[in-house]
Amino acid sequence: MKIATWNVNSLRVRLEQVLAWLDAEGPDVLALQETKVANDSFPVDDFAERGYRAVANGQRAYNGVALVARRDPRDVTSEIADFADTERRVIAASFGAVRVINLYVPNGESIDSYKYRYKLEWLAGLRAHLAREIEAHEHCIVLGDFNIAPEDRDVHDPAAWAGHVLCSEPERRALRAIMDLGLADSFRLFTRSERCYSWWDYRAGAFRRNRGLRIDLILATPALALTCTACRIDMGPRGAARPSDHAPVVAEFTIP
DNA sequence: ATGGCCTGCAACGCAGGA
Repeated sequence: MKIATWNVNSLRVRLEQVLAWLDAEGPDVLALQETKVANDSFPVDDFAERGYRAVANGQRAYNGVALVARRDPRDVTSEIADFADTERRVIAASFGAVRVINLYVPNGESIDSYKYRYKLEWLAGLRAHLAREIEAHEHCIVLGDFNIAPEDRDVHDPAAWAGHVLCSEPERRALRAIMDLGLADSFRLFTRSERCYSWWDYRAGAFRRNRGLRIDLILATPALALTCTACRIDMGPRGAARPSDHAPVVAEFTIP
């Protein structure tokens, strides 16, 4: 199974890029975030023409997630159990033996914002939910835009970002608590090199200068992590005309 | 050295992202 995550920052604007990328890469599953499109406007036909089904949890203007896959999704859910979230940030489905949970974690804005408190509450609710999902499914992939750089080596300038939203210690603790459920960061199973990022600000020539953060992650339960053969960040689309500010991240597993 | 953008909505300026 080849699975990818990509925050597209508006599926409407990025549709042709996403379709071209699907044609070129042919993943089995593509998890999208920030689709910013209502479910009844989701371009299912464009994906169907390429042999992909799509399930979406979206709304106009903000947020929105979707799963695009070659196989029929089973047991589709869009909720964090026991946590009221109306912001369209989660969609999960099963493909064969693999449970896929696609997340768009709240940004948080800044550490003194009410949105930051909400981010931490959301992550605590998510952790309890994921504990049950992992209990129920041996093969779980939790992926998406986490809006947290796990460690300083995932940050182009750790000193400048220290304590700021996306890098603050409470956020990192919340992420570690989730990973301590037994989830491995696929990218770090392979890549020891520094200066690997998945998001670059649109401003200040950040991509050209590789001033980025690695905040888009593909996490896997132990049984799945054992079958992971690769994880890479595809910088191609970020360098295209009118890009998303995020790059796709792709992982491959030998499980079918 | 510094700061430099993009999207959507609805209106010509915000809110929000990260």
